[in-house]
Amino acid sequence: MVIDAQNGLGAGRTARFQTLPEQIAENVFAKIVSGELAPGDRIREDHLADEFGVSRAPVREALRILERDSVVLITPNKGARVTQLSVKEVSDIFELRRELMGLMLSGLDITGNGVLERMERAVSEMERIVEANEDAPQFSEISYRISRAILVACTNDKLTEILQSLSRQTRRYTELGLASQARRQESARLWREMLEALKTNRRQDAIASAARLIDASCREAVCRLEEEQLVAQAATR
Amino acid sequence: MVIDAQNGLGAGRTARFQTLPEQIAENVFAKIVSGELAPGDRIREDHLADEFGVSRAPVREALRILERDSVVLITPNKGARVTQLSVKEVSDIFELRRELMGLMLSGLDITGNGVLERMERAVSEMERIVEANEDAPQFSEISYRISRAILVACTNDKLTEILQSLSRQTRRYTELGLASQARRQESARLWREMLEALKTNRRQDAIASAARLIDASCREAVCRLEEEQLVAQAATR
DNA sequence: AATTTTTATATTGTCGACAATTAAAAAGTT
DNA sequence: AACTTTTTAATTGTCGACAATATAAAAATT
Repeated sequence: MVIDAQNGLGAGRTARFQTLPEQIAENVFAKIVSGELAPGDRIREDHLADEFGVSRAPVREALRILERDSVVLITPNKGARVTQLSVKEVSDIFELRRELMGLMLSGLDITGNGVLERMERAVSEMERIVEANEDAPQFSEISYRISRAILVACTNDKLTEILQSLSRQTRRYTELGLASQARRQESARLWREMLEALKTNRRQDAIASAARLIDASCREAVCRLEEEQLVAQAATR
Repeated sequence: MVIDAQNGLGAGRTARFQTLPEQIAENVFAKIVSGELAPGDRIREDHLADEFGVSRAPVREALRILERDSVVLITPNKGARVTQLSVKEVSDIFELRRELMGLMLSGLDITGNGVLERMERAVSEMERIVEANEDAPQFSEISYRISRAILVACTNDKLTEILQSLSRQTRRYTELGLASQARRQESARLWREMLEALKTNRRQDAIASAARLIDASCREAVCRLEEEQLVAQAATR
């Protein structure tokens, strides 16, 4: 049995060389991001085991991997649930990302490692997508690619790790978050602004652009969360 | 079988209500902090299983818990090792702590929750210990108690979580780190400085004191790490 | 009828055994 | 003798079965 996906949990290993628990974790993560598994949903070990045609042992390890990123919450003797974040928690995560992003940018190493070139290509691609008004999934993908391109130049590995983890914790709400054309245009504009600032070594400007980018993303995520809560409320009533 | 320790991995649960894997994780963590298990040491599942009189299943879960805090590194099919940090990595972790501590202090809620009072008691106790020139273990303990006292007032739970995790990742090198009387005096002085700044609502001063506190701790940790590396080098030769 | 107690069911936790993989040792080859 | 290949041993990974615990349903009590 071989599952395929690369969301960063297996850290750069291709499906063929990922362990079974990593593959399962990726797969469950994908279900959470896509909404197939909603926040608060219970995750039963034997169900996953049946689904993937394995025993519960690797499934348990997969759940531990997801717990590490706060994607699921495991309660002893009660099992795992998809993590349910409050508006406060989402805001807190984005606040941290904003601050840490600033820290990362101020220490960023962009000399002779091709980072600016790779970013230029990615941002251009994003501008092309926005221009052509293509569908949202593509946009999310390119958005993450730019993020990854910067993180390569981060000089503090622990910081990289934390930023990636925080990003995953709210991916549920950012994945198709750039819904409106206006939002996508703004996003592309801010990425471009940030890139140009980096090129001309205006770090503070780059940091400001990044902060605006993250704040916009935060507002969008909070909106989606509140929508979701309304729907959940209506269903319970 | 009941093991006893409370290092924050089991998040406030007393030994009686900790799960078996949590108890094992605490115990192994204690061994790492004490130096009984050194960085790079391999950890064999069956050895731990024998030692605690359990099967490998709960041991594996314990290792996953420790991996979440980067205390051990699990490599697929090869097993777990005590995480070995480079000087760069230790510096990176402390740099993050310094920045995040600043962020925490700027948002700290110290109104009518008894935090300042609890800190005052803890800092006074520290000053007493320094005065009496008591032994180091007591000092480490009180030091962590002050940290915990502040964290209660942190308004961003995710930030609290990250700060605690980062602290544990270098505990190996900070535990008996306040060795010299001079260092302990300086530490007590800086904590006092920070507390007084908080009392009179001079946030920037509090942040500056915290930064100096962390930087001093970092220098000490790096020293200990370098000592350790020299010893390891000598042993290999 | 409402509340508690008991029983039954569902689900996670732990175990011992075996399979898969890696590391070490032995045998073979140039 | 140095290098490859094969065999052996050690260790982790997965499995199915059972134990412990929590949830749900039924029975008993007030």
